[in-house]
Amino acid sequence: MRRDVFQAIADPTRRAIILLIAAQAMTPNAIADHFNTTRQAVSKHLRILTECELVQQEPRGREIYYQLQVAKMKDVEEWLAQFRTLWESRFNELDQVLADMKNSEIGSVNE
Amino acid sequence: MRRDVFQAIADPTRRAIILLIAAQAMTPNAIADHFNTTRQAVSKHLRILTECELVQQEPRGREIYYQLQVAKMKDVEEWLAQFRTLWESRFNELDQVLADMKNSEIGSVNE
DNA sequence: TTTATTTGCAACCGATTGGTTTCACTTTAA
DNA sequence: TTAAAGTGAAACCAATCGGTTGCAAATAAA
Repeated sequence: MRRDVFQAIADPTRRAIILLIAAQAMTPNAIADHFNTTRQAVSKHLRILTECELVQQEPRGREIYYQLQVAKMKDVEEWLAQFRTLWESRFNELDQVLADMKNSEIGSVNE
Repeated sequence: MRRDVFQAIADPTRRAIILLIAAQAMTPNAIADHFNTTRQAVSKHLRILTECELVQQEPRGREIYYQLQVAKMKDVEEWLAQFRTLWESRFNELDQVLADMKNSEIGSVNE
Protein backbone atom coordinates (compact mmCIF):
# COMPACT_ATOMS: atom_id res chain seq x y z
CA MET A 1 0.00 0.00 0.00
CA ARG A 2 1.19 3.48 -0.75
CA ARG A 3 2.09 5.22 2.45
CA ASP A 4 2.50 8.81 3.43
CA VAL A 5 4.95 10.27 5.95
CA PHE A 6 2.29 12.67 7.23
CA GLN A 7 -0.08 9.81 7.91
CA ALA A 8 2.74 7.87 9.53
CA ILE A 9 3.56 10.57 12.08
CA ALA A 10 -0.11 11.23 12.81
CA ASP A 11 -0.20 8.46 15.40
CA PRO A 12 1.36 9.33 18.78
CA THR A 13 2.67 5.81 19.34
CA ARG A 14 4.47 5.91 16.00
CA ARG A 15 5.99 9.28 16.87
CA ALA A 16 7.18 7.75 20.14
CA ILE A 17 8.70 4.82 18.26
CA ILE A 18 10.47 7.20 15.90
CA LEU A 19 11.89 9.10 18.86
CA LEU A 20 12.88 5.86 20.56
CA ILE A 21 14.87 4.42 17.68
CA ALA A 22 16.33 7.78 16.69
CA ALA A 23 19.25 7.24 19.02
CA GLN A 24 19.91 3.64 18.03
CA ALA A 25 18.33 0.82 16.03
CA MET A 26 16.15 -1.58 17.99
CA THR A 27 14.30 -4.87 17.58
CA PRO A 28 10.48 -5.06 17.68
CA ASN A 29 10.59 -6.84 21.03
CA ALA A 30 12.83 -4.20 22.56
CA ILE A 31 10.59 -1.46 21.20
CA ALA A 32 7.43 -3.15 22.44
CA ASP A 33 8.88 -3.24 25.96
CA HIS A 34 8.52 0.54 26.04
CA PHE A 35 4.81 0.54 25.26
CA ASN A 36 1.63 -0.71 26.79
CA THR A 37 0.64 -2.76 23.77
CA THR A 38 1.35 -6.15 22.27
CA ARG A 39 4.40 -6.84 20.16
CA GLN A 40 2.13 -7.40 17.17
CA ALA A 41 0.67 -3.92 17.46
CA VAL A 42 4.19 -2.49 17.41
CA SER A 43 4.94 -4.73 14.45
CA LYS A 44 2.05 -3.16 12.56
CA HIS A 45 3.34 0.30 13.35
CA LEU A 46 6.78 -0.70 12.13
CA ARG A 47 5.23 -1.99 8.93
CA ILE A 48 3.61 1.36 8.28
CA LEU A 49 6.84 3.20 9.11
CA THR A 50 8.72 0.88 6.78
CA GLU A 51 6.23 1.31 3.94
CA CYS A 52 6.71 5.07 3.92
CA GLU A 53 10.48 4.56 4.25
CA LEU A 54 10.77 6.36 7.56
CA VAL A 55 12.38 3.22 8.89
CA GLN A 56 14.69 0.56 7.50
CA GLN A 57 15.03 -3.09 8.45
CA GLU A 58 18.40 -4.57 9.33
CA PRO A 59 18.16 -8.36 9.75
CA ARG A 60 20.76 -9.82 12.10
CA GLY A 61 20.24 -13.50 12.65
CA ARG A 62 16.69 -14.10 13.78
CA GLU A 63 16.45 -10.55 15.03
CA ILE A 64 15.53 -7.55 12.93
CA TYR A 65 16.86 -4.17 13.89
CA TYR A 66 14.77 -1.20 12.86
CA GLN A 67 16.66 1.95 12.07
CA LEU A 68 15.28 5.42 11.58
CA GLN A 69 15.81 6.99 8.16
CA VAL A 70 16.21 10.53 9.39
CA ALA A 71 16.57 11.90 5.88
CA LYS A 72 12.99 10.89 5.08
CA MET A 73 11.78 13.35 7.64
CA LYS A 74 12.81 16.07 5.26
CA ASP A 75 9.53 15.43 3.46
CA VAL A 76 7.86 17.11 6.40
CA GLU A 77 10.61 19.68 6.65
CA GLU A 78 10.10 20.66 3.02
CA TRP A 79 6.37 20.96 3.34
CA LEU A 80 6.89 23.14 6.37
CA ALA A 81 9.42 25.27 4.53
CA GLN A 82 6.62 26.61 2.33
CA PHE A 83 5.29 28.45 5.34
CA ARG A 84 8.53 29.41 7.02
CA THR A 85 8.98 32.48 4.83
CA LEU A 86 5.36 33.30 5.61
CA TRP A 87 5.68 33.23 9.35
CA GLU A 88 9.02 34.95 9.26
CA SER A 89 7.51 37.76 7.20
CA ARG A 90 4.69 37.94 9.74
CA PHE A 91 7.25 38.50 12.44
CA ASN A 92 9.02 41.03 10.28
CA GLU A 93 5.72 42.84 9.89
CA LEU A 94 5.38 42.79 13.64
CA ASP A 95 8.88 44.17 13.94
CA GLN A 96 7.87 46.92 11.55
CA VAL A 97 4.80 47.72 13.62
CA LEU A 98 6.88 47.86 16.76
CA ALA A 99 9.43 50.05 15.03
CA ASP A 100 6.69 52.38 13.83
CA MET A 101 5.23 52.57 17.32
CA LYS A 102 8.61 53.45 18.72
CA ASN A 103 9.10 56.09 16.03
CA SER A 104 5.73 57.71 16.58
CA GLU A 105 6.42 57.64 20.29
CA ILE A 106 9.66 59.43 19.75
CA GLY A 107 7.81 61.74 17.37
CA SER A 108 5.20 62.63 19.94
CA VAL A 109 7.83 63.20 22.55
CA ASN A 110 10.15 65.00 20.14
CA GLU A 111 11.89 68.16 21.27
CA MET B 1 -12.73 16.87 21.08
CA ARG B 2 -9.06 17.36 21.72
CA ARG B 3 -7.28 17.78 18.42
CA ASP B 4 -3.73 17.31 17.33
CA VAL B 5 -1.82 19.25 14.70
CA PHE B 6 -0.19 16.06 13.46
CA GLN B 7 -3.53 14.44 12.94
CA ALA B 8 -4.82 17.57 11.25
CA ILE B 9 -2.07 17.64 8.62
CA ALA B 10 -2.33 13.91 8.01
CA ASP B 11 -5.13 14.38 5.50
CA PRO B 12 -4.02 15.58 2.04
CA THR B 13 -7.16 17.67 1.51
CA ARG B 14 -6.52 19.50 4.76
CA ARG B 15 -2.92 20.15 3.75
CA ALA B 16 -4.22 21.56 0.48
CA ILE B 17 -6.66 23.79 2.37
CA ILE B 18 -3.85 25.02 4.59
CA LEU B 19 -1.76 25.85 1.55
CA LEU B 20 -4.73 27.52 -0.12
CA ILE B 21 -5.56 29.90 2.70
CA ALA B 22 -1.93 30.55 3.56
CA ALA B 23 -1.84 33.44 1.10
CA GLN B 24 -5.15 34.95 2.16
CA ALA B 25 -8.19 34.14 4.28
CA MET B 26 -11.10 32.53 2.45
CA THR B 27 -14.71 31.53 3.01
CA PRO B 28 -15.79 27.85 3.09
CA ASN B 29 -17.62 28.26 -0.23
CA ALA B 30 -14.58 29.78 -1.90
CA ILE B 31 -12.39 26.99 -0.51
CA ALA B 32 -14.82 24.27 -1.59
CA ASP B 33 -14.65 25.59 -5.16
CA HIS B 34 -11.06 24.33 -5.30
CA PHE B 35 -11.93 20.77 -4.38
CA ASN B 36 -13.94 17.91 -5.72
CA THR B 37 -16.10 17.55 -2.64
CA THR B 38 -19.16 19.13 -1.11
CA ARG B 39 -19.02 22.35 0.87
CA GLN B 40 -20.04 20.39 3.97
CA ALA B 41 -17.04 18.11 3.69
CA VAL B 42 -14.80 21.16 3.55
CA SER B 43 -16.69 22.53 6.53
CA LYS B 44 -15.80 19.42 8.52
CA HIS B 45 -12.14 19.82 7.59
CA LEU B 46 -12.28 23.44 8.70
CA ARG B 47 -13.80 22.35 11.99
CA ILE B 48 -10.89 20.01 12.62
CA LEU B 49 -8.38 22.67 11.62
CA THR B 50 -10.12 25.14 13.93
CA GLU B 51 -10.18 22.71 16.85
CA CYS B 52 -6.42 22.28 16.76
CA GLU B 53 -6.03 26.05 16.30
CA LEU B 54 -4.33 25.79 12.95
CA VAL B 55 -7.04 28.05 11.59
CA GLN B 56 -9.04 30.97 12.95
CA GLN B 57 -12.54 32.14 12.08
CA GLU B 58 -13.20 35.73 11.10
CA PRO B 59 -16.94 36.36 10.75
CA ARG B 60 -17.79 39.16 8.36
CA GLY B 61 -21.55 39.54 7.94
CA ARG B 62 -22.99 36.20 6.90
CA GLU B 63 -19.65 35.06 5.58
CA ILE B 64 -16.90 33.53 7.66
CA TYR B 65 -13.33 33.97 6.58
CA TYR B 66 -10.90 31.28 7.64
CA GLN B 67 -7.37 32.41 8.28
CA LEU B 68 -4.29 30.27 8.76
CA GLN B 69 -2.53 30.53 12.12
CA VAL B 70 0.96 30.03 10.80
CA ALA B 71 2.48 30.17 14.26
CA LYS B 72 0.70 26.96 15.25
CA MET B 73 2.70 25.11 12.65
CA LYS B 74 5.68 25.53 14.94
CA ASP B 75 4.34 22.55 16.87
CA VAL B 76 5.48 20.44 13.94
CA GLU B 77 8.63 22.48 13.53
CA GLU B 78 9.58 21.86 17.14
CA TRP B 79 8.97 18.14 16.93
CA LEU B 80 11.11 18.04 13.83
CA ALA B 81 13.83 20.04 15.53
CA GLN B 82 14.54 17.05 17.77
CA PHE B 83 15.92 15.25 14.76
CA ARG B 84 17.55 18.12 12.95
CA THR B 85 20.73 17.88 15.02
CA LEU B 86 20.63 14.17 14.33
CA TRP B 87 20.47 14.40 10.58
CA GLU B 88 22.92 17.29 10.50
CA SER B 89 25.40 15.23 12.46
CA ARG B 90 24.81 12.38 10.02
CA PHE B 91 25.70 14.71 7.18
CA ASN B 92 28.67 16.01 9.11
CA GLU B 93 29.86 12.46 9.51
CA LEU B 94 29.49 12.04 5.78
CA ASP B 95 31.43 15.26 5.27
CA GLN B 96 34.14 13.84 7.51
CA VAL B 97 34.25 10.64 5.51
CA LEU B 98 34.52 12.60 2.28
CA ALA B 99 37.21 14.80 3.75
CA ASP B 100 39.16 11.75 4.86
CA MET B 101 38.82 10.21 1.42
CA LYS B 102 40.10 13.37 -0.17
CA ASN B 103 42.98 13.54 2.27
CA SER B 104 44.06 9.98 1.68
CA GLU B 105 43.73 10.61 -2.03
CA ILE B 106 45.99 13.62 -1.75
CA GLY B 107 48.23 11.55 0.48
CA SER B 108 48.55 8.80 -2.11
CA VAL B 109 49.17 11.28 -4.88
CA ASN B 110 51.38 13.54 -2.84
CA GLU B 111 54.55 14.71 -4.51
C1' DT C 1 16.83 -33.24 16.29
C1' DT C 2 14.06 -31.00 19.48
C1' DT C 3 12.88 -26.86 21.80
C1' DA C 4 12.77 -21.98 22.57
C1' DT C 5 13.02 -17.32 20.68
C1' DT C 6 11.94 -13.76 17.43
C1' DT C 7 9.22 -12.28 14.10
C1' DG C 8 5.43 -11.32 10.42
C1' DC C 9 0.83 -12.21 8.84
C1' DA C 10 -4.21 -13.18 8.82
C1' DA C 11 -8.63 -12.79 10.91
C1' DC C 12 -11.40 -10.42 13.63
C1' DC C 13 -13.39 -6.25 16.40
C1' DG C 14 -14.90 -1.70 18.03
C1' DA C 15 -13.87 3.11 17.09
C1' DT C 16 -12.79 6.65 14.03
C1' DT C 17 -12.54 8.85 9.44
C1' DG C 18 -13.95 11.28 5.39
C1' DG C 19 -17.70 11.63 2.74
C1' DT C 20 -22.73 12.42 1.63
C1' DT C 21 -27.63 14.17 2.21
C1' DT C 22 -30.84 16.69 4.84
C1' DC C 23 -32.12 20.31 7.85
C1' DA C 24 -32.00 24.65 10.67
C1' DC C 25 -30.06 29.12 11.58
C1' DT C 26 -28.42 33.75 10.40
C1' DT C 27 -27.66 37.61 7.38
C1' DT C 28 -28.20 40.06 3.09
C1' DA C 29 -31.07 41.43 -0.86
C1' DA C 30 -35.58 42.16 -3.21
C1' DT D 1 -41.76 40.82 4.87
C1' DT D 2 -40.22 37.48 1.86
C1' DA D 3 -36.64 35.16 -0.72
C1' DA D 4 -31.87 33.97 -1.42
C1' DA D 5 -27.21 33.12 0.15
C1' DG D 6 -23.73 31.35 3.43
C1' DT D 7 -22.95 28.48 6.94
C1' DG D 8 -22.78 24.64 10.74
C1' DA D 9 -24.74 20.43 12.73
C1' DA D 10 -26.92 15.87 12.69
C1' DA D 11 -27.67 11.36 10.80
C1' DC D 12 -26.00 8.00 8.16
C1' DC D 13 -22.48 5.02 5.43
C1' DA D 14 -18.45 2.46 3.62
C1' DA D 15 -13.62 2.32 4.49
C1' DT D 16 -9.80 2.58 7.40
C1' DC D 17 -7.40 2.37 11.92
C1' DG D 18 -5.29 0.59 15.97
C1' DG D 19 -5.71 -3.07 18.70
C1' DT D 20 -6.17 -8.07 19.88
C1' DT D 21 -5.56 -13.36 19.48
C1' DG D 22 -3.83 -17.22 17.03
C1' DC D 23 -0.78 -19.24 13.83
C1' DA D 24 3.24 -20.21 10.73
C1' DA D 25 8.06 -19.54 9.48
C1' DA D 26 12.87 -18.96 10.44
C1' DT D 27 16.89 -18.92 13.38
C1' DA D 28 19.46 -20.04 17.79
C1' DA D 29 20.19 -22.92 21.58
C1' DA D 30 19.56 -27.44 24.11
